[in-house]
Amino acid sequence: MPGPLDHLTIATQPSPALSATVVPAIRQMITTGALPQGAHLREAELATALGMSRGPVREALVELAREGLVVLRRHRGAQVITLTSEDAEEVYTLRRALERLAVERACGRLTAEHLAELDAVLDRMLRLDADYAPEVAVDLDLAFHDVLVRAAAHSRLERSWQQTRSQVAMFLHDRHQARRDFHEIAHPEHSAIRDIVAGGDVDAAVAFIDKHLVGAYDRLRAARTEAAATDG
Amino acid sequence: MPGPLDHLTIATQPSPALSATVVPAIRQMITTGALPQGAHLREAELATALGMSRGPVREALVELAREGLVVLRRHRGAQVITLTSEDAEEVYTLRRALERLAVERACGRLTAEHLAELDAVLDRMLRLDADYAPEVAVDLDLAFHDVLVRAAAHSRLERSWQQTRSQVAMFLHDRHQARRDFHEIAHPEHSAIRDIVAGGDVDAAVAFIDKHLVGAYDRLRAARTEAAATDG
DNA sequence: CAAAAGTCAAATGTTAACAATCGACCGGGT
DNA sequence: ACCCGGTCGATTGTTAACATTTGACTTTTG
Repeated sequence: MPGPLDHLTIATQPSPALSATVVPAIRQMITTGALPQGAHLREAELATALGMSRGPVREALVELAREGLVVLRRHRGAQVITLTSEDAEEVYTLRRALERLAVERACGRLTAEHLAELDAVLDRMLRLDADYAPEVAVDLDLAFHDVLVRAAAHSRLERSWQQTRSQVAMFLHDRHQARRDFHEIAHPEHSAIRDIVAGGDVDAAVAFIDKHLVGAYDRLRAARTEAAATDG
Repeated sequence: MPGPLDHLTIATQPSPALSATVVPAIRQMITTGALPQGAHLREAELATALGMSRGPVREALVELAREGLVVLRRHRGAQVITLTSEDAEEVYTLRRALERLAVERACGRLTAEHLAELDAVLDRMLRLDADYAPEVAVDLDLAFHDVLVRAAAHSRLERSWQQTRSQVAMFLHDRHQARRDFHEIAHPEHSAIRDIVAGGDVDAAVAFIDKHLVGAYDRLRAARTEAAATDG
């Protein structure tokens, strides 16, 4: 039965938030580069900095290790991962496998709400000008693919995507700092994906997302080799 | 330089094993049905039973939740997952996506050692007689696919597989208790996979593993509906 | 002077006690 | 008789102290 209090059912914090509040915080520090690759994370240090005990911090580090953002070594603590070219290859091939499944399922399940969300992201991409911040580009890019995965209505796929997502964010951040052409490429590419998935042709959609991700990987590799040449 | 102590480099426990010793223990209790679906797992209870404190047990439960074997609810503890037909659909579609990638990569990377491992598993399948124990069938089936995934040489894929692997084990256990035809089907099916992957034809291998998994899912579904009919 | 053994501080793994929260039971009111 | 509110026990979330291990520094010895 509908009542006058329905509109604040979501406003109430469903869970006051356990110690997992720190996971997003540390995750962002890593993906944005605030914590450089290879940085050593000490439990006690983080605990005092965040105003809590080592227990929750410890759990957070385990979670981040699950996402591949840090590596845990027995009695040696956590260290921000140092991403190699092989890591890029692994992340993007796995991502391809996951998103193929996502798009395959999304084709028949895309609701009007999902379409509206995709269009909202596309609109923000269209309005992006040349001096965008790398973080915004990463957020928009991932937000679009988040909707596709959510539209697949597959809880396990969603969890697997969340795990690779963070590493994709790290690569994207580096890539957009090296070459700033997101405002030129992003909208047309993702707009095409939207149209094909909305059309419902599964084979075409899978083929196109495949092409999109291969292209994204190529651009990432180009940016990395370029950066390596200027650095070294 | 070779010395007289080389032979016990492996004998020394690389890590005395942290609290993660308990993860395999609880995992097996769940996959074999010793802990029934829906069972409530209390931290203190497990801790005393395993002769340790709640800390390690807590971490183990987080890990098992990651693998989808238990569900954690805030202030309500852990509960063994109750697998529905939708869960089966999710697990097998995700598994298909992962193993397609695995086989795709394994085709060009299969070493002689990998082939020997596959043949060893196949040999054990061939020798299996009609009154096999369900656990043996599950172990053999998963062991074969483990080799394929390992041959893909993709650490992130391997981790994703390890996570879905446990849930596959639960389904397989149920399936082999309901219908005991593993000794008839297992060897020919897996032997064909071995030959195709060894041959190196990527497209054929992907198509075949796809067919294999669809067939496995169909057999699982048949066993489940059958069991539901006799139960209800 | 170099290499190996011994020592030590720092950081993590583990434990036990404290605090907060949820579900169940129980009583009173309509 | 049903429903609503309060209290209580049980269980998890969190904290702080203790034990163990690692890597580096120091010392010793050839």
